[in-house]
Amino acid sequence: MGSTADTPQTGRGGSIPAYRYNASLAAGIEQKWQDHWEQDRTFEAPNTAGPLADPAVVAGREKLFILDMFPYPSGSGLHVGHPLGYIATDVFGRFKRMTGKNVLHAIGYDSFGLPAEQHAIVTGIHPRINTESNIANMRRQLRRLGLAHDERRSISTTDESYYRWTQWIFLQIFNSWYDDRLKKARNITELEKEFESGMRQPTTAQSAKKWKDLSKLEQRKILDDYRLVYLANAPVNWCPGLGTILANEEVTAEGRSDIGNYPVFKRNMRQWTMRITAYADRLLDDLDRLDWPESIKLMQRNWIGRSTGARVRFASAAGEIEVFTTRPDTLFGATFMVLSPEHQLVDALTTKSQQSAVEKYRESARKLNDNERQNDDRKKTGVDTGATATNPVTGQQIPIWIADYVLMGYGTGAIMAVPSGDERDFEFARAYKLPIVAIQMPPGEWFAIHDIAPSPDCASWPSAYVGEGRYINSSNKNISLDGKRSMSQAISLINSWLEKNEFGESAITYKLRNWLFSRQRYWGEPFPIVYDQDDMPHAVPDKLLPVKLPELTDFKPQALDPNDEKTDPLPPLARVTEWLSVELDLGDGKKTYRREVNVMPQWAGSCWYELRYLDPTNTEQFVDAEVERYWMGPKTAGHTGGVDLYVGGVEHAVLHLLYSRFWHKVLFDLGHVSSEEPFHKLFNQGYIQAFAYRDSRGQTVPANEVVEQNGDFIFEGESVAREYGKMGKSLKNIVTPDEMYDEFGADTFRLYEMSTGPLDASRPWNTRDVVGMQRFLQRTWRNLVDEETNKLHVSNDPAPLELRRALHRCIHGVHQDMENLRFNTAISKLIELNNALTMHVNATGSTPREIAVPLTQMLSPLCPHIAEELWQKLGVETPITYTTFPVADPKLLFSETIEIPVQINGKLRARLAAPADISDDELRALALADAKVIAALAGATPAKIVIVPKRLINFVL
RNA sequence: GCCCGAGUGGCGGAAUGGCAGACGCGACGGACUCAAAAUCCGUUGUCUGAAAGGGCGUGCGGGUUCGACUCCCGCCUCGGGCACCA
Repeated sequence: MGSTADTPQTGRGGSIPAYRYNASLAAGIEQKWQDHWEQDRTFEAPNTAGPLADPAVVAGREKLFILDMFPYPSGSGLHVGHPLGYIATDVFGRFKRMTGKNVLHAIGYDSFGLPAEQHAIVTGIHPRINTESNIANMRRQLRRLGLAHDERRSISTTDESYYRWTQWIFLQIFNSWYDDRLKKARNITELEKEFESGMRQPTTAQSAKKWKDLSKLEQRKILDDYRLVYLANAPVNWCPGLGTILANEEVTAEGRSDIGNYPVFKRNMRQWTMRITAYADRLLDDLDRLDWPESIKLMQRNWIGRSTGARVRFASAAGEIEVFTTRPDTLFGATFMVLSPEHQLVDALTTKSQQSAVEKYRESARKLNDNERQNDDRKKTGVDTGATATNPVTGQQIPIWIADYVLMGYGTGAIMAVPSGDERDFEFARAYKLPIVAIQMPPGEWFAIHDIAPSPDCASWPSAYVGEGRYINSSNKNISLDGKRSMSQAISLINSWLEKNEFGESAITYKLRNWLFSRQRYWGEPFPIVYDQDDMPHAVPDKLLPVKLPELTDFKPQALDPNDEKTDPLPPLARVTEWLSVELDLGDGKKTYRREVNVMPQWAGSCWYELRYLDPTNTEQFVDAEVERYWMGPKTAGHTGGVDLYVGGVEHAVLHLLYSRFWHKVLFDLGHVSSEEPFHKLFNQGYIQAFAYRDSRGQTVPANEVVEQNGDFIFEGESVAREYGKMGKSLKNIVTPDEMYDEFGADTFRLYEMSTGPLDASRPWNTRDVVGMQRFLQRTWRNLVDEETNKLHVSNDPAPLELRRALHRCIHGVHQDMENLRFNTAISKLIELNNALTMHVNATGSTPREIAVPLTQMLSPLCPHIAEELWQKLGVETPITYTTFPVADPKLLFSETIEIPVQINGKLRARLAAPADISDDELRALALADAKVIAALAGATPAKIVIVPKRLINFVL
């Protein structure tokens, strides 16, 4: 613990001045002001209504809601990479407070879910105990950073008072269906009324019967199939290593779990599924209305993957086979069909003679995981089913094959193969000698590139032709595309033909799958769902929420071999027999029900936490409507509303950021929020990366013990190799904020993090470099405070004009930089001003007050503790947090004399000192009279003289 | 393979059509010190030159322009995302 702010420190050997700004003095100052802020409740942001309301303060101040992606409370606490975004939002929020905004900034903890649970399993400590102590540690670390957060609004997703509302929102989703006519979610009771009145017919299998003739149970089943969250028996990502299923978004491209890197298998299970696909169009289209980085929008667009095309039905002996194609215009070239090996019609289609071959192929396809199956390098394989289907436009019988390049999870799991117009189909047709018929004549250049003579005979083609081209071989007696050249025209012609003849219709498909929402784990929100004797799910009544997570001594998931894809999972909650069954009256008398034993995935709590920050103590509603409208409501007509600035890493591009948009849109449709989107502006901060070192055996060695010698890196006398990567335990290169607080102080640490580059760029951590920012603060301190006596040496003398100009240029630049989150350049401008001030202090012995006051104010968003201390010494009444950020005087932004570069043929040859208001003629005359210019021109007459008024002159010879 | 993003001193970076390298680190020289650390002052892209000065220089090759790190075309390298999506 350092000395307190007001007691002198004893320097080593007495040589260090007692009040030099160093880590020890900083520690005292920082603690003093952190305590002060807490007692003074400096950063509490008032609401417009409810218990946190303070209308007098709200009035006249524009709101600003800034948000960080909240952390997982992991056991190892924070390393220096974590706070990058938190510091940035804090600087921005503090700056905005000084421009008169009512700033809401808080931080909570995403404490349910796999990371916390995996950690608990490793340590053997109950996740609640673990989570709580981890949160306490992180709170301590974050408090030392001096973040201007409203502590009242800090929530944890594991709080019962929080997950009670997570469960409530789940039930809102459970009680809703998506009306594709109105394009919005509505209450399920309204669907029931529409069925009863005959306004709408169920589209499920039972729909042959009239609604009123169905049994209650049958009606229930139909309704359940419409819900936005429903139980589905469908292929899921089963990860035995984690003992749970995972969402598509949680599975890596290699077919392994995002967490733990265990193998993931596809298998059928009955699981809760969220109908996020109902929102695919809105999730896609509304991206255009968001102020997000284009790269993230693109990742979401790709993930949603909307393709427009047509569904086409082919008749076969086993019934109609439906395919999806983006190129219905190529239907005349469909010379065979390919079904996924898992397609439901394969058994019915396969002829006797092909049975064993088909069975063998399906078996081998089943053994490959998705990754192996989708490996590009693999040769296409497949087997003939022996059956045929009728091409609806040509009337021809075309063979039906199965092949693993057709995926069950996309489209209909079956394709029409057009080998002349699709690379994959071409390859397959060549491999199995299936017919290839050209339906478009490729342009001449195409043949030229492939060095073959133009010919509609595909036998000579080296590959399929994909693109626009004149249609050939594309007519029957009702329709002809022949001679057409436009793909879009051909598509619309064939689509209307398909619709008229009931062979198909235009259609849209998405890559986005519905969201697998249950996990066979312990550390998550229990579902507010019970089952009756018919195994039908029922909502737990609102007054019984939360459904508390039962305390378990054995919270571990069932231990399974990571490669055991067969064993059924047994969720830990299924072992709690006394909790499992419950007696309830759900409106038809007391009955015994069985509880849902799965828990929600880790993303549930983070889908709506920003809303709870707004109204964290509300026991009646998840958020008060008026409060939500104040902080999140649309600013103008057409504005989506949402958080004003959301800062976080890019890793959540298609997980958290997609799920929370989905939940938010459901809440919007149901009238619970006024904003259409949760996060209006998104900013992705970069990562702090670090060097790591390996010895000759390839072992990582502690990075902090490696020394650099003549460009070599030495650990314990041995040369080691340097690499560069994420900060982490395995690379032994973690640096913690605590080390930085001890060595330099929080203000220095904050400045260093902000100074090393633009916020969106990743950059390496270099502890060696941190001292630069400490020196800057030390010099600033020394410019205002006597290091020996701790007394201010600030004078009321006016500052010389040039220093005053430097101040105003600095104010102007810092203002703009802060506004645009360019803290690195803001800091360098402040250093420049301080360097100019240092020269003045060295010459005169004191700092003019007119410089000291605004300099301190400008520093305060970046390094608030030292700024508070200086502010107190300066004796200004208004708290620095709520003073007005300095405003530059435009008259002082320009000097009377300016320096103008002179170029000859674009090369710099001289610099001229000129009056700031010099005219072009005067500038030309001045330049031509300059000795260097005369020498450089060497008597030549310029062919042209380019003058940028008051900026530059260029002689062209 | 497709789609994004990025390449500037020894290092982090600044400049987004107009003086390339702001600011910081490091390095070098000096002051203080018995000495060191800390601190302070100065130098620091590179080649050439005693100096003044000059040549070269923003991944590579072209182009537009009086003028290009910046705009356009083609490539290379690195990072990220998607990947048999019909």
